[in-house]
Amino acid sequence: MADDIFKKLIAHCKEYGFVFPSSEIYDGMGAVYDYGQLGVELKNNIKRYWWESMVLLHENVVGLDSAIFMHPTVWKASGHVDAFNDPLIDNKDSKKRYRADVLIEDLIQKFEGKIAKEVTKAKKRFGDSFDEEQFKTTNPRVLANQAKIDEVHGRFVKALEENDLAELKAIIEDYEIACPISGSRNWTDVRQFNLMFSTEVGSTADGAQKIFLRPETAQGIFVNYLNVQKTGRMKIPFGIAQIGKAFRNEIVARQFIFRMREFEQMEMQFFVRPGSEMDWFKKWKETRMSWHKALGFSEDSYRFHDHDKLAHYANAATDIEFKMPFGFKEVEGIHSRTDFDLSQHEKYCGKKIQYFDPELNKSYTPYVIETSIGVDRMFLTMMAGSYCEEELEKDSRVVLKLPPVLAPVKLAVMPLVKKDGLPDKARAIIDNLKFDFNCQYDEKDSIGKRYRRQDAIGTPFCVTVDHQALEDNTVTIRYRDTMEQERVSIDDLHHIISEKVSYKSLYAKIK
RNA sequence: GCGGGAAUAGCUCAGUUGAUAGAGCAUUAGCCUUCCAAGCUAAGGGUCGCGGGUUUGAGUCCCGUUUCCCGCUCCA
Repeated sequence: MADDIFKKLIAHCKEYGFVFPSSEIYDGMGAVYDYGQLGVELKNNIKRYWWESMVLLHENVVGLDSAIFMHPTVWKASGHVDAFNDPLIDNKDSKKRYRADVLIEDLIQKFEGKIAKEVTKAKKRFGDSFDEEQFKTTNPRVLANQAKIDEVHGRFVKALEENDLAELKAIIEDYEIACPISGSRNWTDVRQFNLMFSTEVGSTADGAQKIFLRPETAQGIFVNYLNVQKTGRMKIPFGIAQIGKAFRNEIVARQFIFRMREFEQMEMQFFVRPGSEMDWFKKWKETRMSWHKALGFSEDSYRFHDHDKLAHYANAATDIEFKMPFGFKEVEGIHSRTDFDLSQHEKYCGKKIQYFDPELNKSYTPYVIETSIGVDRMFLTMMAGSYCEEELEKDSRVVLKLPPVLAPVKLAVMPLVKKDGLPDKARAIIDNLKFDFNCQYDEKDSIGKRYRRQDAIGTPFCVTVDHQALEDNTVTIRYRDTMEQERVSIDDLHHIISEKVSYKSLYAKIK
């Protein structure tokens, strides 16, 4: 049932120009999507809501737009190079996945264990007169095992250096390494699992530099910490906010735009005094949750999910989850990252990255609270939370009950009939409002059909121009969710609409 | 990555034992002039995901491949 709704949502996104599969005319690209004419409006509105609520609302939060390309050492310092660069292999019978390098290291250990056993045995036999070095260089069993170790090790190191995955598999096959669970040697090919996409800068002739596409925007903030703090005369506590693309080469990317290999993040790193991080963690948890709830979806659409298993950099972490058609899913993460990142960069770049706190009269490495939200996931929650199929008395409708602030089109203006000067009147209304609101004009088909079309794309207001408008300058305004209509003066339209689509009224609800 | 299913017009789908590719909705133009879709007329739009094979002939049968969906796996 839920799957059904999700499928319909995906179809709806495509049919009305919210989200298209990437490169569709060439059969598409797995897990890559493009935002269409309405999708880009919704996405921009989401970003604006976030940006303003961070940067305008907090005088101690400033923005940043750092480059996607960064110095390769950044990713060594952050831990991404070591943590996510593994050759993986699957056993086809047990369906278990292993790191090929670990399997081979285990094999070497096995041989070393055999040698150690021989040595222990010999020690017992020869007692004090035992010469370990001499034994190791002459005993045929030890030598045989040592030869195997040398051979495996030599091939292993070379394969790793040359990134030769076929050779890794060959080692596993040659030495008949079996799956500990199934006991079988029925292996898949070895595949490199690189979390990070890489590319090259410079011509290959004079040795190009291998660089990565950033897997998170956070590091752009950390490497600019000193720049912003000094030039902006920022005093702790303060935050740096950034919106930007990030890239992760996920093995399995699925569930529409929920997990993509290219995605957009809205991250804010908040620098605090060591020891105060838990208070700030709590504070931002509340603030971020109220940001979500201000949009008006039901209370039970959201929940926190605290992490038991923490990442290498964190000492506290929680997710804000939204009730999707396929269950509660993470939309935003709030992490207490300690001083891990700044300390690491200090270590790798050799420059002091600290803050002199005049109140304490001492320097320290600030602690960091991070709030990180996926724009695409936020987009999906808005679509999933808004999509409704309603049964009416005589028929049914599909309506996107998007928060009016975020709706791609704010109002549609339509002449009741396309003659008697009504179209001109409608056009004049649009000309007056188009600089403040995204408007659509529609005169095609019956008025009811036009309302349905606007419902399907989430337009909160429809203004209908009838003959009375020509006499007394009034029109009807029809509300998407209730389908109720009011007759109002054309002069009041701007006021009525701006009140309901204002970001400001939402900001007032954020703690 | 493994296993299963699917792919025909913008959308939802039909297409018989293999023989000139269809419907509804949508779109465009016109008629009608109407406050909650589906009135009338006409038009445009598909080398049936892609590549091979079998066949006189393939949307249909076979093989491969790509993409999507479901489950498992993975997810700092």
